Amino acid sequence: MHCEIQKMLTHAAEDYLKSIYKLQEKGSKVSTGLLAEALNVKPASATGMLKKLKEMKLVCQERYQEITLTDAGKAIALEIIRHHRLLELYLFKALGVPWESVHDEAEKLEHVISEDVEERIDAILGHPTADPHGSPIPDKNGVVTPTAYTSMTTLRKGQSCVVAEVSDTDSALLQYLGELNLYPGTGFRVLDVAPFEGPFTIDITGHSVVIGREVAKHIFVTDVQEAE
Amino acid sequence: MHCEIQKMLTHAAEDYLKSIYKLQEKGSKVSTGLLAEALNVKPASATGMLKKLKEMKLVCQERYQEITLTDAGKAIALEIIRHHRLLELYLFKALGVPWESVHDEAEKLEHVISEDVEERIDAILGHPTADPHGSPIPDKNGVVTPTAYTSMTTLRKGQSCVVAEVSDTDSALLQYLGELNLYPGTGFRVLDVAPFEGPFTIDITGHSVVIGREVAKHIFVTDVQEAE
DNA sequence: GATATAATTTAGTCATGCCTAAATTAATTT
DNA sequence: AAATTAATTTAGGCATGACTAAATTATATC
Repeated sequence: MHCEIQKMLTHAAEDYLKSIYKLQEKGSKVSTGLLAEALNVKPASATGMLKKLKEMKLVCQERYQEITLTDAGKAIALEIIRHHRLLELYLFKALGVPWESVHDEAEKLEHVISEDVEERIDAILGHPTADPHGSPIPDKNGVVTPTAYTSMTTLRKGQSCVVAEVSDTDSALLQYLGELNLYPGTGFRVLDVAPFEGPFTIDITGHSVVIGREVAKHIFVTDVQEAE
Repeated sequence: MHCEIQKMLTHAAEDYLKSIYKLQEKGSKVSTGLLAEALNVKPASATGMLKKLKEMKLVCQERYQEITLTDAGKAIALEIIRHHRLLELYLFKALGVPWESVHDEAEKLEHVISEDVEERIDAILGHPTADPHGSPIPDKNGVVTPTAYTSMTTLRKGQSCVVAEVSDTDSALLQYLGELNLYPGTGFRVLDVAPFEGPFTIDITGHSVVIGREVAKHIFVTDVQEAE
């Protein structure tokens, strides 16, 4: 799928497409400035790359207006994201790389892995649908099945739930969550919510832990059940 | 080991160091032209990169004279080669990538893999000493233990031996050797050598196969035994 | 509606790493 | 020793992808 096009794309171009997709997915109106910030690049540099991506018909943007992906651009973005998330899971499960490191490792590998190796990894992992942080893995045809979840910050005293996804941007945070065993799939119960936007006290497999609101914002949960 | 230096090296620079090492290992007097040919680059381009590598004290070369690696340059070359060969073996054994493809895949991955992932791969493979083609894998300290072998072309009628190494440059040849089961470790016996530099007829696990001289040049054997 | 502020784009620079063409140096012939 | 040939280096160019500074356009405020 679009291999002919993708083969000639530079790593930088792939990163731009991926970033546009992820910002779009997050619900943001993608602007040059926002994209530049996400890529740690100055806006002027983003303008330059966007010009090329527009010429390649991978991106649409009216002057000074919102940035969107064409179907071809979206297909490539999804392919890169698929590479990334499969690699993250593979590094985590097959090589035992700590989950706070898998993102950075996958970031380098995703541009370099062949479709053949990707398919082998996919098969070995049993065609998984989520990466170690709970983000959905697009299938070979670029179809994403998003998981339904709620922010942990919406939980109330007594409710129990299962971790669905955690944000994967801050590796120190991930390390912390890993120490608390707050991996996707782990269940916990809210013992208390302190007043005035205060921290959560939760019970994870018998241990009582206090989680600040800033951390809770990065945790998304599913299967929310009222206290029995 | 030299991570500080290597981290700032470009992929191209790493490839140059690796190529110089491999040519040197092969016994060639490394010249600009030879190096350029090995890297599929014009001699003038090699001159430019060599200038930079000399400034970085990774390479020594008097004007118009032979090219050699400094200790620092050699250490980096060996590290890249270690990455490459460990990756080849991992791709072959863990992911089932056909052996004629592992070289090209590893070529892309070797510049991108972290030391941490490398060590995990090394451990999972049980600290192996040779890649799928039989080339020795340098250890973490850059120590290479070369395997002693003879060219298959030196064999005579009646001798038996074990494949030690095959050249990994031609993927079509590798595919052919794979079909014949001529992997390192496989034993065979010479049934006949045709006169006038003719082909070899050999017995591999009960099958009789004819191998041309051009192919035999790329096969290296060990444990040569006379007929009993 | 004029103006201040924010966002975006243009223009010009720089570093890589390749290229070709021309100049230089080394090695071989005669 | 002179001339030819081969190898190497210099010089100048091109594409990529980043940057800064200045110009432009859009938006918000008065």
